[in-house]
Amino acid sequence: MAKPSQTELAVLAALSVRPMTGYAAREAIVTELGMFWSESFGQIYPALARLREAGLVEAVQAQGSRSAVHRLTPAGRERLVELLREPVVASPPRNGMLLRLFFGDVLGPAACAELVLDARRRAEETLARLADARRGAEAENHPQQPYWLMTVSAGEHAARATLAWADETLDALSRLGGPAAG
Amino acid sequence: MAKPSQTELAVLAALSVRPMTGYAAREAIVTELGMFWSESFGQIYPALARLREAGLVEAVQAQGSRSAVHRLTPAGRERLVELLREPVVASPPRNGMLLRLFFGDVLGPAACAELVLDARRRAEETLARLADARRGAEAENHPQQPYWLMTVSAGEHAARATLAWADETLDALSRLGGPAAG
DNA sequence: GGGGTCATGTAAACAGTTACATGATTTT
DNA sequence: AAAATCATGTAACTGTTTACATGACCCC
Repeated sequence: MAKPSQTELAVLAALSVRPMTGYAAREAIVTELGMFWSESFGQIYPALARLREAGLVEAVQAQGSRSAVHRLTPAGRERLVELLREPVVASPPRNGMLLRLFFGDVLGPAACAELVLDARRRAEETLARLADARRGAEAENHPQQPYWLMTVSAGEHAARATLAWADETLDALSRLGGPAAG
Repeated sequence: MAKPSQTELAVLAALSVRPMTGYAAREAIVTELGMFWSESFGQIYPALARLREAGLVEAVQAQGSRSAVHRLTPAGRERLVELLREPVVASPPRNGMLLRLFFGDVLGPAACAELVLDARRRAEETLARLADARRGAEAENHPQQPYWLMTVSAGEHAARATLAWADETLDALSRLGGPAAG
């Protein structure tokens, strides 16, 4: 078999829930997996073409939609299982906020506090979006529902950790900058 | 000025602490920034060459080391400040573990528990390495020391959040898989 | 009919890793 | 003398984003 591709895994997984157009698959990835995954059109369409060629996906004319939707073939479902069993590919870390904070001495405490406040704000927004996602998932009755809630919970734990860290760090920064300014 | 580059920012920042060879810069990035940043040789050497050409870095023969080390020029330090002031570039999320868990129904609770246990193990390891880093940083007397501790704390909060989430999730998974197996 | 969204795709540019090649120095 | 580490670099490949081009369909 061809070597594992992250994008193909995500596309196969998205289509496993229900047949979709490429456009809708991207929508689903942005809205439902957006907290921990991302794909661009420039990735999705070539991936779909490859999957179609490999017989893992077929285009069918669905009753409801005007465009043809892409549906997993049995081989596609097998391939999905195979890809899900592959070891997780770790993406190299790249946290620009922490990089700036590490060298915080260069910009000073005030600029650092800005960075931390920004991170705090993003965590609040994340928490709000996750609350919506949780309500949505709890209303569902789907075999995947418990798993959806687990990923929501992962986001909530991470966001709350960011909030706690941000408060602690803003305090430390004010103690660094405050005495000099006061 | 040339458009901002993440790699050049990291290299300039690393060299701002002390002049280093490219090899040592990579070592420093892996060991000191490794929790939230990464660069490969294939990025660092071309970046150093560009920085040298732009007059932001100069190669000097240091007393201690056999090879020439790279040192920031005054223009290089200005450029570092400029790059640190640039807005943080968010890297698109790609969490293979959560992707698999989201579609956990396909592989089943036992395989999911493996994934979560793996994440838990990594968080424990991270916590141990951060404890070392904290001890090291606390022993230092450097203007950047408080900032180092803030980044260490960020890692600690995140790792502890992962532990708490993993325990909660393993519990939920056992309740999913347990009754079926028992 | 005009503007927005749905839908599919391609091309260019960019970012990044991996593997390879080379050689000096240090350690064993 | 051999092996490990330090040190620098290049080339090929892969992955990814962005911008562009195109057109159907839907609502106002």
